[in-house]
Formats: sequence, C-alpha cells, structure tokens
Amino acid sequence: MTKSAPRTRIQEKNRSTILEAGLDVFSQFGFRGSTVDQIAEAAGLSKPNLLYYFPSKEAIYLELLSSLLDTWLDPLRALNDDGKALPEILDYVRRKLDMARDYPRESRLFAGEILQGAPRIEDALKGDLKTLVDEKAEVIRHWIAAGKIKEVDPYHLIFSIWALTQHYADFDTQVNAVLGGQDPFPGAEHYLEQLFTSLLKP
Amino acid sequence: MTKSAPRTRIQEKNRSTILEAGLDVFSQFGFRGSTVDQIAEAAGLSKPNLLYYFPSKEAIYLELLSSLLDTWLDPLRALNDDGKALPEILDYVRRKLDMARDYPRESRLFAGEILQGAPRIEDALKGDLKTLVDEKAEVIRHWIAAGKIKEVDPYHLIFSIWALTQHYADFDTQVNAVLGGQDPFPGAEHYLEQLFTSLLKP
DNA sequence: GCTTGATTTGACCAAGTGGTCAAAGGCACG
DNA sequence: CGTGCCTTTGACCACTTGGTCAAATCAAGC
Repeated sequence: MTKSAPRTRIQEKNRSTILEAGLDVFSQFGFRGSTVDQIAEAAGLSKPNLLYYFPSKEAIYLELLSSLLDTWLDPLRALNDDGKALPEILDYVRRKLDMARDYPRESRLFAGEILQGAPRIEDALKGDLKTLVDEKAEVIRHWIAAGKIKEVDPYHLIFSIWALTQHYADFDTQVNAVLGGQDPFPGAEHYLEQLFTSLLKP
Repeated sequence: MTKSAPRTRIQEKNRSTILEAGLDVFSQFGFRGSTVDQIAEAAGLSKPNLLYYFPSKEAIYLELLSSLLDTWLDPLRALNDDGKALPEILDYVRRKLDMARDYPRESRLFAGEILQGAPRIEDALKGDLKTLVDEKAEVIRHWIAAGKIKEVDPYHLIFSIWALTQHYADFDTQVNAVLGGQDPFPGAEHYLEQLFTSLLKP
C-alpha cells in the first residue's frame, strides 16, 4: 500500500503543505465540516492546484488518518515486558499525555472520526488495533500474575489511559473554560501519576 | 429565555418528534454533517413541514444542546456534602456511567460540540458549568481537609470522572472493536469503582 | 355544510460545494 | 532559443443544501 512517491522537490513540499493544512482544517471542523477551499486557502494554493496533488478531499483525509493511526499507537507499542511493570505503565501514561499536549490536532482528528462511528477505519480498529491491544493486555496479565501490579482488567486499564490523556486534547475547550485558561498539563501529569500508582502499586 | 410554549397537542407532538429525530441525526453526523432532509425523513415529515415548527436547522440543534446541558450536569449537581465522601463520589461515577450507557446519543452530541471548540455553548461553559464545578471542587476540598478522602486535585478528579465515563459512549466504536462486541459496561463499572476507591480511600 | 385558522406540501431559489478542463506559465535541458 | 514536461489557474458544471412561498388540505366550531 505504498503511495506512489512524489518525484520532484516541489511535489514533496506541496503535498506536505497540503497535509499540514488539511490537519489544521479537518481537526477543527471534521470531514463534512471542512471544505476544499478552506484547505486550499490554508495551504496557500488555489483549489484546482490542490486537486492536482490529491485526487479528492477524501484522499487528503484518508492519508492523514492512516499515517496518524500509526503514530498514535507508537507509545502503546513501546509498552514492553522487560521493564519494571509500574514505571513502564506510568511511562506510557506520560507519553500519551505528552502527545495530547504536543499534538492536539491529531488527537482531535482521530476523536472526530471515532465519534462518527469510524466509518473509514473500522477495519484498522478491528484488525491492527485489536491485535495490538490484545497483545499488550497479555503483557499486563503477566505482570498481574507475577504480582508486580494489582489485579485490574487490562482492557479497561488501557481504555482508561486513553480516555484520561486524550481528554485534555479533545475536550480542551471545556477544560480551559473550567480552569479559566490555566495550563492543565502540569496538574494533569501529577494527578495521573497519583491515580495509576494508587490503582496499580501492589 | 422560555421558548414560546406550543399551543396544540399536535404541535407538542411534532416538536418532540423533530427533536428526537434531530438527536438521532446530529449525534451521528454532527451539525455540519447533518442535513435538514435527513432529520425530516427521520421524523417522518416533509422538509417544509419541519421548518414550520422550527425556524432553522440551527434552531433544532441549539434547543437540543441547551436542554442537554442541564440534564447532563444533573448528576454533578446531586453531589452533596451531606453523604459520606467516598460513597458519594462513587455514586456520581455510577450515575455518569449509567448515563453513558443509557443516553449515548446525548453524550456524543455534546462531545461533538466540544470537540469543535464549543462555539455555541462557550458562554455556558465559562458561566454555569464553571460555577458548578468550582462549587463542587470546594465540597471535595472539604472532604480532603476533613481526612475523609485522600488528597487529590478536585478539578482533575472531576475531569477524570467525565473522561472515563463518557469514553464508553463517545468512543463506543473503538471500545467495541477492541472488545469484539462484548458489553463493556459491567467490566467498566467494576473497574471504575476499583480505580476511584484505591485513589481516594484514605 | 361553511368558515376560519392551523397544518402540510410541491415547486422553487440562491448559495455553497466537490470536482473538471482547457489553456496559460514556468522551468530544465538540448 | 526551443521543446517538452511539470505546475498553476480562471471559468465552469452538476449537485447538494438550507430555506421560502403560494397554494392546497385539514379540523373544529358554528
């Protein structure tokens, strides 16, 4: 499924400019809420010019989504049996929280897609994602069996890490409204460490 | 801000049919992604007839949103100082999780609006919502000061309850994909009780 | 059955949208 | 300078969409 590689330097530049602009726009307004004109303007190109690099609005969106899914799961892939259990999990939480802080657009794009029933990535969810989660749930179960962490449902543990970290990116508007604009991340980091430590420390 | 009350029985019935249909459609496709025709069809009315009861698509959406916000915060309003601290909080979590199970459309509609920056309810968030949360954060602080629960940041505690419970409604597609269709709620209820108990029990 | 007001609808419109196309500009290389 | 290819664009099109309107239908009281 490799995309036909862009030949010239200008193609490479324009394609990435468009993807960047698409991420901006799509993450703000969702797929249906975004227009090709908006993306073109954000990219500093004319609409036909944009459509010279991508065949359709949906193609831009799809390319963003699929390249995202990978990046998004990297922190989970890094969860490995070799380290000490609790620090390993806390590291995963921290990495996810960092991503929510540093890549909120990616988080929101993804959230929007899933919120609408993930029509375009259902297969990936039931395939790669499920496989990966199953695998990591097994790792967690081993840690539990070895007495390294308390007994919890591994799946809900993973869900809770996703929910808690992505909340700060996806619902950022709400968080900011309640906190009056104060940066939530330092507090969140400390709170989440406390939460997962007390939940898991044997 | 009371809406001019519907006079006849048929008006009342049609208006609520439309709102129900609007909830169905808007929660699935978001505001921009939904069309008046879709809502009209879901309501079993012709488009002009629908627009006889509501002046515009946005009016339907707004009425849904504002009536939602209230219902949505009821469980938090019920959090009171008089009960025992921990059971009171666990009750709140359970009520919220019940709502995620029983009213997923409402949860998703709300999530979609916030995800897009909450342009239509920013004021309510910074006003009523913030006031309510500030008030309940104070209650939680009292419990902490009285040694009834462990010391945690009250705001992040509330955020975490929102995030964890709504996740099961808003990202239901993802949860189902990973769990292979198995009902997540029994497990979630147990997991969340365990989580908040270990976090808060003094 | 007739009148009056509420309800319903088919036909229509203006604006916005995704996408096309032929022609024009630019650019590297002989 | 010229040629061939890559890039850019203005004009355009078909279709969707939110919303209007005048005319038709219906329902209740007289």
